[in-house]
Amino acid sequence: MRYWLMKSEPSDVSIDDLAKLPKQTIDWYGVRNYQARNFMRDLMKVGDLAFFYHSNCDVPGIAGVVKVSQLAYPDRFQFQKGHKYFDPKSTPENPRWLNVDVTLVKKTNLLSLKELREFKALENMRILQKGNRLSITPVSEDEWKFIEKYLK
DNA sequence: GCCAACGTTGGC
DNA sequence: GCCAACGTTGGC
Repeated sequence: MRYWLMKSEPSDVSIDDLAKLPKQTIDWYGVRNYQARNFMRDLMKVGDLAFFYHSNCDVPGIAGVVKVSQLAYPDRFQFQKGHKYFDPKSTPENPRWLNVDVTLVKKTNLLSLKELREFKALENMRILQKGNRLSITPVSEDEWKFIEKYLK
């Protein structure tokens, strides 16, 4: 199994929003980057764990843990004309965008980006590299275990 | 709201 | 296939 970090803007879907959903499960819609899509399509398996990361907000950081609960399938918004995530070049026969489902494992204390940057052990973490914008990134087992110690 | 760092698009 | 122009991301 693999470990991941998945970014979500809390103004769109926060960890609390996820916790309120019926099965505490959501389709990870809206990914429109090929690298991130390929991670979902090619590498994510049911049972993989991911940090749920709040981005583009007052205090960005890790807000919880989720697990992959459904393999990648076509993103529901790519065919909806007028929708923010509509893609005219995608067809049902050959869908361009996919998403997995994730289910809440636990909400945690917020481990901020600022705090993450202070750990020497995490200096090579993908999310902390300059210019990183990818919304889904792999997390190494070492990084995962290190960070978990600081999540309550 | 600014803007650096990327990713994508499209003319050539 | 190059690369300028444009659009997006996301911390600050």
